[in-house]
This record gives sequence, C-alpha cells and structure tokens, in this order.
Amino acid sequence: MTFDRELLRGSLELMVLGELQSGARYGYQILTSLSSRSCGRVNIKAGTLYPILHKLEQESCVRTWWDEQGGRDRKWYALTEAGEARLRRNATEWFDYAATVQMLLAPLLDSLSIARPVVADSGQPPARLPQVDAQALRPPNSRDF
Amino acid sequence: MTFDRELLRGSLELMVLGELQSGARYGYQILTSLSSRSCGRVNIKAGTLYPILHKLEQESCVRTWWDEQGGRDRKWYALTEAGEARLRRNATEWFDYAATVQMLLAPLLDSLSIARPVVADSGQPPARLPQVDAQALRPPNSRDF
DNA sequence: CAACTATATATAGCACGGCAATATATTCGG
DNA sequence: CCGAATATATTGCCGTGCTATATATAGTTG
Repeated sequence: MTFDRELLRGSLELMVLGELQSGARYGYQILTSLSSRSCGRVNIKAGTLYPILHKLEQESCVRTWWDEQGGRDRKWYALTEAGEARLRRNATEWFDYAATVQMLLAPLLDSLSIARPVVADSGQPPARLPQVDAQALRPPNSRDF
Repeated sequence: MTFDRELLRGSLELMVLGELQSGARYGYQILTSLSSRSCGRVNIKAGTLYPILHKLEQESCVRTWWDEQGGRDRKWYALTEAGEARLRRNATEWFDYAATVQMLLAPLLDSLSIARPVVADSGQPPARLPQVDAQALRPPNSRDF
C-alpha cells in the first residue's frame, strides 16, 4: 500500500493479460478480480481497462464474444496464442526490470532502514556486479530502458 | 534486458535518489554511475535526468553547489534530510509495488514457462491470499495505485 | 415506488513523465 | 584540427493512465 500510481505505468497490460491466463473473463470481472487478488491494492479504473482490452483485441492478443443475456450484456475476453506469447514476454521483461531495480537498491537496505523489503533476489543473474564498465560486458541483443 | 521503457516510469526519481545515497554526485556522474551499476541496463538520458534533479532541488530534497574549476563546471548534488526521507519512502513504495505485482504473477510461473524469474518472494507479507474480498480486510490508511 | 447503488461497457479530453532534439562550451585523443 | 566525450540546460513531442461523462439494467433501501 501507499505507493504512487506512476509505478504501475507500463505494467498494466501485463496485469490484464495475467488475469486472462487462468481463463476467459469479462471486462468488469477483470476489475474486481484484480482488486481482489491484489488485496485491494491494484484498482484499475474502467476508463483505463477498456482501452487496454480494445488495444489487445485489435492486436489479436485476445478473442472476444458477447454474452447477450438481455439487459446487462457482457463482453468476454480470452487469450489467443499471440496473447500468451505477449504475456510471457511481458512477464519476463518485468522480472528483468524488477531484478535490475532491486540490484540498484540493494545497498540501501543496509544503510537506510527500509520497512518491508519483501522482494528478495533469488541468487540468479543479473549478479550484483561491482562498478565495472558494464557497457562492454552486455550481450549484443539486449535492449535498454 | 529487453524491456519496455515505460516500466521505468515512476521509479526514475527513486533511481536518482538512490545514486546520491552513497555520497554527493554531479549530474553527468549520475548518468554514468547508473549505467555502470545497472550493467548498462538503465541508461537515463540527460534530457530526463536534469529536470528530475531540478525538481528535487526545488523541493529541497537535494542541496547543490557548483564546482567552478574553470571551463567544464560541475554542479554537485547531495541529499538533504528531506531527500533521505523521500528516498526511504520511495524505496518502501517500490518494494510494496514489486511484491504486489509479483504476487499477482506468481500463478504464471507454474503454468507458463517464464525464462528467468529472478525475483523471488521472501516469504514475508503480503501473503498469497485466496480470492477473498480484500477491500474490507485492508488497513484504513493504505493508499491505492 | 422512487432513489440510489452496483453492474456493465465505452469514449473524449486532460495531465504528467520521459525522451528526442537542440543549444552551448570545454577537454581530450587521434 | 577535428571529432568524440564531458558537462549542463531547455523546448516540444508522445504515450499512458485517469477524470469525466454517457448509456443502460439490476438490485436494494427508504
């Protein structure tokens, strides 16, 4: 709790794709499901969700259909294969990002008293390398921020 | 590597504050130091850094002075107490954010084969709660995304 | 039964953050 | 001597997420 909305920028599409991974959902259900599963921390607004879903649909990452039960119609969304690939890629990206930030913040955990360092490094690379010039050490295909 | 720039949004101020925690730095030094310490992954551009520094200065989170050695003058930045407090708060926020996202992504690690789940949960709360209505369970002072 | 809240989807416009581009000036290496 | 690296700064653009608004139905409460 108590964190800036700006942090979530760039990971919202990943959150939405993640909700769909366990099966088809309709829009409003994604809102409540995300809020519930995050213990009320991630409360995406409708005006944020629907544009994301429409973009995913346009890019064929989800297939959709209407459940017209008379009255409050629901639009259902399910991952396509392209959507699953996108989810995998986005998730991998996020873990790379989180590991990098965590590595940079690691020295702080000792000197400052951070209340809840709930995320810990698993011991895998990227390793906590010293101040070497890393530009030259990087694999050629890696993309920057 | 290979991750979207949008992910870094909202955590850049934290990165900059983090660089200053180990001592005073001048602007250009922050660029190279961040790039180096992140193994070339976080390459903030000058057009991004200086506005952040100016904002921090304006908010009295850093104190500054010029090193006028004739010619290429350097502007040095050092954390104030307010800056340290800001750093602590931002870092705590980030760990909350990362723990939350990680909790939401946890089911994926089993079903999809994510290449490098380098960030692992430390076992601390927030716990992997089931689909309860969490809205009611939250402490009153917590802020949402 | 009326009013309000929750369910359900959609879109236009705004705010803000980070980047590209540009400007200026000095120092170092080839 | 000229280009690259060092060093700081600003303007304008673009993408993302939110606010506000619109529409419609179902349930709940006074």
